[in-house]
Amino acid sequence: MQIEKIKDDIQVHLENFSLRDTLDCGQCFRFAEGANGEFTGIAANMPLTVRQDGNTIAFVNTSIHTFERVWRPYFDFDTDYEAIKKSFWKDPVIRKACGYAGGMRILRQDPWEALCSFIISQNNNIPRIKGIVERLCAQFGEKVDKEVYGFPSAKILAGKSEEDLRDLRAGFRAKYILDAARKVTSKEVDLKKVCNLSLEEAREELMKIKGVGIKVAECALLFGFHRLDAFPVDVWIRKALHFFYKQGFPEFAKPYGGVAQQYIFHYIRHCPEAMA
DNA sequence: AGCCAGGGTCTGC
DNA sequence: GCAGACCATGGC
Repeated sequence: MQIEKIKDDIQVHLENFSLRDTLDCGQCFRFAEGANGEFTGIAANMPLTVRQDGNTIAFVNTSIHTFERVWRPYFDFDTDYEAIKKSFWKDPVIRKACGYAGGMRILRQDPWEALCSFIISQNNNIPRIKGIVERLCAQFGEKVDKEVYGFPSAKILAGKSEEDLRDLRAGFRAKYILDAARKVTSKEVDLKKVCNLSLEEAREELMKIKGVGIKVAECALLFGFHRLDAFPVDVWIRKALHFFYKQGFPEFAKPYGGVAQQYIFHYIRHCPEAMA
């Protein structure tokens, strides 16, 4: 990876990276693609406009300091995805998915934001998840720029009532958001400790929260704690497992199963005919 | 119009 | 442990 400062932007030169596949694959909900192909969004209370042209990714109006502190880790630029993909090579299905979505990276999102976002995701579709998250931020998040709001802290939300969340139109998920906010704030569920637990223990810990089952827990662990062995199984992945892996998902792919899962998810959602 | 969505809980076996 | 009803809302 090569980094240079050009006027007010940071330009990164990097092969085998896809900005669109990374930001628009159902792992995060706060970036949107503009008319000219650039993406605008916010993470870690920092607004960002970013675009890709070939192997060049431009972080608009961004300092070196902010890039190094926020975006370099967020986009996981220091993880060797080529090595991860190589570990999948024996499997024809994942290899195919790599060919389609191999430019994707697993973002290092804030643990609380990921947990809360995937609580909202349950039995829901991605456009509506984005809408609810956006209203949540606009109503309770810190204003960081014009019309741009950070993700509200667990502490802020812990003091709210279901009535307060009514305008979100989150439905039955509102009480789950509050339960999560309260247990995280009280450290009944300590997100700092989750980092040190085994995958199984971490899952159990997160599942103390009402509205967090296996799938939501695995999503939080993969996207919020960067546990690349976490393996969320939603309806799409369930179909894929049934169609492609009747004798089970290959052992050798499990250490980075979450990455494989995300490639497959993206692939079959855009090419459902692959499972015809 | 009706099915479905990056599911989970609760109840009854 | 496992199946089935139920949950709010709205995208398509």
